Amino acid sequence: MKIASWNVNSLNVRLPQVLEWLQSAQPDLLGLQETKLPDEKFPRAEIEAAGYQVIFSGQKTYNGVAVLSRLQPEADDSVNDLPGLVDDQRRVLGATYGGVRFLNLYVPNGQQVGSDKYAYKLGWLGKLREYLKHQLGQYDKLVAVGDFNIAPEDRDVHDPELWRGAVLCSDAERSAFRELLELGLVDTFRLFDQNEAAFSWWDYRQAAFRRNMGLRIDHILANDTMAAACTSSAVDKEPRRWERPSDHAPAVAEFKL
DNA sequence: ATGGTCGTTGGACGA
Repeated sequence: MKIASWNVNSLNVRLPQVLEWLQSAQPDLLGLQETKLPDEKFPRAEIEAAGYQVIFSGQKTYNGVAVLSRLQPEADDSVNDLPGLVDDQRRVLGATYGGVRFLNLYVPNGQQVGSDKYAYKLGWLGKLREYLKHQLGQYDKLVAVGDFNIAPEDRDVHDPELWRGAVLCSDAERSAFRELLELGLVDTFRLFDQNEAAFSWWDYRQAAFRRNMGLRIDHILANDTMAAACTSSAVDKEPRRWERPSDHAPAVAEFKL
């Protein structure tokens, strides 16, 4: 089972790239973030024509998540909110595919340390932790993917001193991420040897991609059973080189079930 | 040099 996560920064703009990547990468499950589309404008027909099932939870202009899948989701256990968090922001989509619980997450960016949005991010991560704890008790096989908007360690940052303490890298955010792992999740990327300076997001400004000035903020987390079945985990930088790219590249992991 | 680019939107704001 090949599982991927990609922040597309507008599916309206990025649909051709997504369809191209589906054809070349052939994932079984793909979580998209920042679709930025209300549900009535979601390009369901185009995705189904490419051979994928799709579920989505969107809103106008901001946020929005979708899951593309080879398999039909199992009935009756899909979710599109964190329990205990009343929120119009569409950032969560969970469903079960072939016995694998799949959670697709768009963690708030946080904007700036100390801002209202930063407080919202930390609160959101607290609710996520509670929910993941519950879900890990409910499912034998669980994978949580998404744009976590957190670079977990200095080696996930092109210039750790420049980013020291800044949003995406602050101690509180990194602690919140570690607390997710301590529930019994593994950052699958770190199960394997990786090149140094391996990132998943590069700012559009300053020719950051060409200079590899990036962060690794998109993650594929797996519970023990799925981590034991994981045979690879990496970032596919290729779509970041294409015309009119997202600022994120897909994270991709394979599982031998 | 305290900006720089995108996307959405039709002036800023979010990332």
